[in-house]
Amino acid sequence: MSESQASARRRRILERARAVPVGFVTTYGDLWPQAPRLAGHALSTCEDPEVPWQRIVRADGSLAKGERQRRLLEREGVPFSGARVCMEVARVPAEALDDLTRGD
DNA sequence: CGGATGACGCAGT
DNA sequence: TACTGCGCCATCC
Repeated sequence: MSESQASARRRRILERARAVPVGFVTTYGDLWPQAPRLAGHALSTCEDPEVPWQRIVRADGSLAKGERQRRLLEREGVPFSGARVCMEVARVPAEALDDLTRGD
């Protein structure tokens, strides 16, 4: 590996994150199934404004960044069910992200 | 180089 | 539903 694989994975994670449409969300696990924590770390260190970090939520729909994140999502029209995102409606599955990043 | 920590996920209780 | 333990991988001490 000429360049660290870590940054390669990181880039792919962020690329998938960018594929999530306005009004929808996806999960850390969908971004990178083998290491959800890696997805979280990638986002936490990412400063790229093109990456919609607020659209990445936990698998159960709870938010990592609390009220700040919630406000951004509601503003995009993401449906909530109590304190969590209504995943049944707003979730973009891993396969869909796969498709979006492929055709891109 | 080993352990703790994190924007996690899941099974078990 | 909430909490716990373990697996996962990169970073920081």
